[in-house]
Amino acid sequence: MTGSSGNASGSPAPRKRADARRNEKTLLEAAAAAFVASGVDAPVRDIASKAGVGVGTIYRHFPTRADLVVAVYRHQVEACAEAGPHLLANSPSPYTALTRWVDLFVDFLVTKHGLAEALRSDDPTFSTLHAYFLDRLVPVCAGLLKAAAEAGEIRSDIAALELMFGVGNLCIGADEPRYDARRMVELLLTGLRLP
Amino acid sequence: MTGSSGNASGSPAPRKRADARRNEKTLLEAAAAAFVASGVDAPVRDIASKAGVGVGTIYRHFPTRADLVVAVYRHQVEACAEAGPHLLANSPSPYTALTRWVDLFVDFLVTKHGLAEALRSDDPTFSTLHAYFLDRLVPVCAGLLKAAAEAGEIRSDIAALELMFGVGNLCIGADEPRYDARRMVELLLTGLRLP
DNA sequence: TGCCAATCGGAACCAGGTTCCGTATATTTC
DNA sequence: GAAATATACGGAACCTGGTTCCGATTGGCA
Repeated sequence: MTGSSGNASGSPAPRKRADARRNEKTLLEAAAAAFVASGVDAPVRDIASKAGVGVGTIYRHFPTRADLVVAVYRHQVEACAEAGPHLLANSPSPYTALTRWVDLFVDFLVTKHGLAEALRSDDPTFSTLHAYFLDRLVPVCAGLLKAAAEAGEIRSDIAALELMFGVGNLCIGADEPRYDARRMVELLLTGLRLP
Repeated sequence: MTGSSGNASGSPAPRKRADARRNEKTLLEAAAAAFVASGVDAPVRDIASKAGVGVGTIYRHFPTRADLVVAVYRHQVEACAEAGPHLLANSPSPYTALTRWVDLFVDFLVTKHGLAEALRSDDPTFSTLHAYFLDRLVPVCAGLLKAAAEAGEIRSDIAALELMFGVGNLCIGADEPRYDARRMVELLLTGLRLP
């Protein structure tokens, strides 16, 4: 919910020029469409031409591809993060809350062609994407994990970061018809349970 | 064990020129070294220069990168495939055999930088790599899975192909210090058990 | 209206994969 | 042993896609 360009501390907050704001919005829409059509690594030139701008304009607004991806999916990631505490409060058990939350995360990933792959790639282009997801979601996952562990429902030697990596990995290639990422994640979570 | 160039059915089997055979060997060695140093997607030109040949020579011997990768790792994949029946015969239970075999597979993958990623990439360059691994290993895995299921040790609704995909995925990014692929795979296999 | 800084567009550049063909060499033939 | 032929070689050239840079344009303001 940070305002369109707000910046709390008394920084100059120089409102961007009208055409710049317009282009940024157009670009975001074009990128979202391109991501759906060709995955998160749709060619830069394609996105630019779809938005009717030059490639320079993309780089000015979103220096790295990660910035663009984050901008496109920020709302959904925030929603996922906020769902954590809510699920914990409204589920019959912490373990149930954990599985439901992971389901949300998996749903998000499997519907974004190439996102799971990008999250794991060590390509520096994606490092801030990686960082954003981790910063935002690992603490949420950690909370759920801790609650379930304290309730004695799951083993307590698995870190949130590691679980998120594992789940993210299992979501790779989810478009392959003979592979059901959700089922594999279910197996992983079952393996977490204490007898 | 197929002879160096043998070809059972009475095909012409035209022995290659001496320099060609020599280059193929040199190339294989250079590629193996490059894969260790920079992962399975080491630049073609690097491999060529390391081997002291032109890029055309690589493409002549190994039309796609997958061919090169398969050639470099064939022995190890075969060994893994052959270990399946052996483990089944020499382990206390089919489930134990399965976990040991998967350990072997994981060991293989995590020590080859970028191999797990390549196996999942939908890049057509790697399609025959994908096919080779699957053709060779899925049947082995299926045998182990079937034995364990018939012994009532694990659920019987998971296909070998799916399990292999899942395990392969979990091996991605195994060089990240905060991520232990082996542990995640262990969780997955635990989740397979029947109570 | 005119000025200046913000913004834009896209040509140019770089990296890495892939193709192609003139040249070089192993093998066969006489 | 030399010529003829089939093979194989090397690497320049080309293609794709990311990234940079700068002259041209334009919004905001006096």
